Amino acid sequence: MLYIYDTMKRKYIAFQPLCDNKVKMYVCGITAYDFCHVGHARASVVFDIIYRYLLYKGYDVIFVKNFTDVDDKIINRANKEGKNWQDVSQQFIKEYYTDMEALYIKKPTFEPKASEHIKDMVDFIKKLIEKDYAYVSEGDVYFSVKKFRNYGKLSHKKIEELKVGARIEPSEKKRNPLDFALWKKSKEGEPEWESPWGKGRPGWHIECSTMCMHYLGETIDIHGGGEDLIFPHHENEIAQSEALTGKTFAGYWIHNAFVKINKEKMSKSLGNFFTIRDILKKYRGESLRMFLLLAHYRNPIDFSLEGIEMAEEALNKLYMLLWRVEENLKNPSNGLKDKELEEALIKFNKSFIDILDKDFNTPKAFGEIFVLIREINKYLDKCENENEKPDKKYLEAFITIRISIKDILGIMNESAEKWFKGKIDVNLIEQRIKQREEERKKGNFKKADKVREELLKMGIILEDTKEGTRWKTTKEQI
RNA sequence: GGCGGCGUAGCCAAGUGGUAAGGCAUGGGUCUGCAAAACCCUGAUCCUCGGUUCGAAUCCGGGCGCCGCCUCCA
Repeated sequence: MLYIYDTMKRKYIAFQPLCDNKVKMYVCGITAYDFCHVGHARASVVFDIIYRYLLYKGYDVIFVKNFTDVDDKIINRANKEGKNWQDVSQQFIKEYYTDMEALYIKKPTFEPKASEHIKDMVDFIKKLIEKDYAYVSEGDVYFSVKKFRNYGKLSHKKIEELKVGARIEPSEKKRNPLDFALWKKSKEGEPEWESPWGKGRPGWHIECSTMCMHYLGETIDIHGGGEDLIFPHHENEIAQSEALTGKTFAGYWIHNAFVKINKEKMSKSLGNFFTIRDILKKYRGESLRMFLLLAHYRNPIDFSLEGIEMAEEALNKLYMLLWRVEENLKNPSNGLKDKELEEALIKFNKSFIDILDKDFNTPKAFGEIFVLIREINKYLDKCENENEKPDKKYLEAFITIRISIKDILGIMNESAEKWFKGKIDVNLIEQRIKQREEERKKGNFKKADKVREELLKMGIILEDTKEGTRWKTTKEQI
């Protein structure tokens, strides 16, 4: 049974979709005005895991993740660079896909853009005005917060206390400082669309409600995003949506914690961010993904390069075993039986799912994976020491587990060979290894060592095993 | 001011009432021609003070430190 921590109820709730095994999930995506940073990577990876896990559990998931492509920041950047806003948003949506691919993010079912749903938003706003939840003011349209009785139920804020905060910009156009714009009258040089209230463009919050309902209906199962969206974005989404339909907007609210850097939130405005692209220059996408999954999604992560390196080392350990297993499976046989390993495999299969069922506890799941890996390595050591063949049923059991890890966690996506060797000239290296082998047979260890050193300088590490010499690259090479 | 979170070995990080998973790093060992890999061993009483309890890292209360949201933000 899957338990999810719900932001609104502030506790773990057994997950039960509205309609038998169909799950409708909406996650707020990015505003396409710049390269994504590690914080965006986290949100993407977190909801990717949730999506993958729900699929693994057999749910029929419709997953919608939007692009905000009409927005002040996009317009500003476009103006600055003398482009039009579509150029900017299109470019960064493209960059986004490059990053997501590197992180092994599974494509959502739908990825709508706000600009493609303006008409739906206008209709949405019209109805809110008809229902007297919204009002027109000098070409703008605002949502009247005090008309929505449950305002604040997600973030547990009280309207009266919000006013004390005094950071809300007062506007003469608003009746109440908390009211938020559904529609903004356009200014010079801004994108604009026709509406009953004059030319303008939608406010930010309305796009998500509109697209969410368009693709998923009035009530969905899961709505998610980064912690910083709880207030006001998601609070406003609830207000608009429930004002319109009178129905519950979402059953479960899931929010991921931030990536921090030197204990501070990583963010564009603070300027303390690493883009995904920065990381990808030196590390592999899978290492960044691993780094993010080694902490629980509701706990903040302190970002550091050392952290990525640690994650990459951990990943190497997984791939080393995969390599070993793949090599052994080239000559499958009915070999040595081992009761302890058998038990470890059974135990793993049960606990892996139990752990993920408790609010997607990926770090704990990895703990369990490493325990299993040790057991298999121990078994393979034993086979080697006793000159026995490993039994293929254990090896195949691991391959099956590996597929689950790959499908659910998006880790161990490559073959071990590819992971360790990358794009290197294989022939040249294997020639040198042969030469070294001959020297070793003659007992010319000095010459043999010279080859090893030489290759090491090229970024190649040699490893002698019972089956012969194998090689991999140093991390600098990849 | 309101709401919320965090503080666990050198570093990262699970655990949320029954006596501390896992990863990385260090040191020692087994294996190896030497290595690498792998395996074994090595290490914390959980910020602090007090309370509840047979029993708390885990619950309650008081401190200290750090962070987030209340403004655009994943």
